[in-house]
Amino acid sequence: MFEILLKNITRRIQLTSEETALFTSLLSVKKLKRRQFLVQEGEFNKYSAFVTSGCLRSYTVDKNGFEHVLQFAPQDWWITDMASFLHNLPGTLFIDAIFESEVVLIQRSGIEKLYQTIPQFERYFRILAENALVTYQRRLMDNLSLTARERYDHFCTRYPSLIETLPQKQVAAYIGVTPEFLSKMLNTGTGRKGQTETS
Amino acid sequence: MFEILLKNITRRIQLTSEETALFTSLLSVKKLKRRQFLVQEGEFNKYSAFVTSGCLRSYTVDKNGFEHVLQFAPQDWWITDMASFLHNLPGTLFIDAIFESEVVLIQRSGIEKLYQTIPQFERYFRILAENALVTYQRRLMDNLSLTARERYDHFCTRYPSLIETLPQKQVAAYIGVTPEFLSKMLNTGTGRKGQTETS
DNA sequence: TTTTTTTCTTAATCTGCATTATTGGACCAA
DNA sequence: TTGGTCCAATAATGCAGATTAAGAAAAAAA
Repeated sequence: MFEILLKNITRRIQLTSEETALFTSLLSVKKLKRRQFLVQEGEFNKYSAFVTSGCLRSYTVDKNGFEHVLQFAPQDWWITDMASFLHNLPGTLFIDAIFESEVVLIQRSGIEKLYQTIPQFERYFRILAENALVTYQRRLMDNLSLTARERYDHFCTRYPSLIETLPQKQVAAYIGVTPEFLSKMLNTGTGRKGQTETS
Repeated sequence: MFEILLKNITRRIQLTSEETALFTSLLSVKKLKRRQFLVQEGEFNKYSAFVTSGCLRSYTVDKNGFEHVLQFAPQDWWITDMASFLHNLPGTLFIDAIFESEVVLIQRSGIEKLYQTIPQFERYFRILAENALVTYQRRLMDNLSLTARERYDHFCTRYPSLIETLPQKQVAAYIGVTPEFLSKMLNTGTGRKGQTETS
């Protein structure tokens, strides 16, 4: 049932079978259709979600109605509105499924129980947070110092499988350009188009 | 000697006096003059630094020679090149002192020793990483969705004391505009200038 | 299949911010 | 005092990417 998640966890920490049982007792499963929301802006984000199939995204909508993607979460990734989840605040993000997806959910209270009974989980989530932190730092610096094309190329390098499955529009909302400009960029300039002709 | 740091830590976890003694035995102190580097790009960043006075910054220099600030670290903040520190890679950041400063240093090996002997430190650094993560997420979304003026106003709101002590140039390199444009922006438009005339 | 919705493309026009350059002031060391 | 270094202010010119507006193509839904 929870193999993918357990495999992800045991890459960082070891659990006994009792610990595994306690852990899985805190989980639930949810299926999401394309476009279905996990949470919306303003709601309290009570769950952290681990994606077992499909792909989710978190994003904001600015005052002009444009979407800006904070994170894509394909299989084997966690996604949540961290600020809301950690500090019990109204959320600022929308999280929805880009394709039909399945996620494993855990509540804040479940995680706190884990910290108390299986301290190893402090380590697991510390490592996840540190890695995510480094990723966001790099992305921020990329946004400050690179051109749109360079940011696109970095995205292709770092997420080669996403570039093939996601609508271009979503990639544009992640790297911080309009869909129109991304399209033009790919069909004009001296382009590495990242095409994968099944030659 | 290490009061500021210990006070910071005991806001999140409790330590016995033996634990405190072990912890402080892993620390060292370093004074930095204005402009003095803690580490430079390409070096292995062996230390994490906690600022006890003054102010440090981490930044990159792009291919055109422009600086982009990742973080300011005034008193009571940690600063390091996380990617290098965590994964033993050559660093990508410069870290230097903006003013004369004093920092407390701890090595990667020291932190690992802490994790083994005082598991509470897993929690302390998990909490730090989570908070930093949320901060970078918000800043990234600000960069994607706000104008330069809005980013400046946010900076003033979030770091009111920094805005008064830092050279304008450093703020520009943080919010992602040129010093020239920031200057023009503050001396033209319908400006909230955040001035603090000691009225 | 047909219909509907979503996504991609193209192109003309516009603009926020960069670039480049120059000036003057504040601070500091010799 | 002089000279050096850093920083802020101003302004003219340029460009990467936004905006607006269609229409075409592809994918979902019916």
